[in-house]
Amino acid sequence: MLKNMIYSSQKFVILLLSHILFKMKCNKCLLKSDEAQNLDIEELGRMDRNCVQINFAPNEVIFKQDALSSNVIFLQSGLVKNIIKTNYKKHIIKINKAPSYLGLPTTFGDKVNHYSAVAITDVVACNIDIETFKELLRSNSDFSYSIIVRVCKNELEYLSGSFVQMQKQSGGRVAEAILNFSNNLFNSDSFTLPFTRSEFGDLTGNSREIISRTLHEFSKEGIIELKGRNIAIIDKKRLEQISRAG
DNA sequence: GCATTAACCACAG
DNA sequence: CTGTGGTTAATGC
Repeated sequence: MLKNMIYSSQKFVILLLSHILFKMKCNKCLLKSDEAQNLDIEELGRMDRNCVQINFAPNEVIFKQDALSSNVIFLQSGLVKNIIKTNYKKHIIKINKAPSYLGLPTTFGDKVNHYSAVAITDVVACNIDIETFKELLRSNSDFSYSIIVRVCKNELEYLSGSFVQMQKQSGGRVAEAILNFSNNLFNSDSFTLPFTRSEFGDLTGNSREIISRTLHEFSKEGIIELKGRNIAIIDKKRLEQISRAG
């Protein structure tokens, strides 16, 4: 406990110093990355010198599928969707919430991106030079370890998310998605969908028609309150039941 | 066979 | 962009 306090106050001093000494423009951003807490002043400085901050408007492409992946992106604020396009269909594989790294698997796993990242809301992102990032991964094992943990957690989340979804039928998948929005994305029982019905379909593996119908059914049965893109969960128990039953 | 489910299509608002 | 209704194909009693 005490050790923790000393540790965090040290970190604070380090960040304060780095701000003054190195005039770090993005230490505010680095503060938000748990992984970057493992970097010392010199390393933070290196990161800072090889990092630019970019703003994206909704629907702007942050990186594109099939393009060469050339840098690591840290999502500082906003929501981003990862989209994979197959022959005829579009799938939204994940919604990313800040703070998080975008596309570590696709940056390190292959030369080219296996999916696109598109801004849903206004987005502020840090674009970090990949060579600098690699150097830090090699030289600082605590940092590397924290990144590995991050990537593993993401994979587990993805596996449980997608394979649980696959076994359900449409109503269950929609219910599951709504619960997911509520529990993990917005942390609230009422929220505004940041995308169209069609995209909701792309996210849950349904057609836009099914989404439209299912949402209305839920609304009619008093499970949710639906106003355009606004959803308020009324009967969470029921929703969980539908999700479980598939 | 008959029922259920969901995708695809077409046609409004 | 959404909501609806009809049609069709697949799958399971």
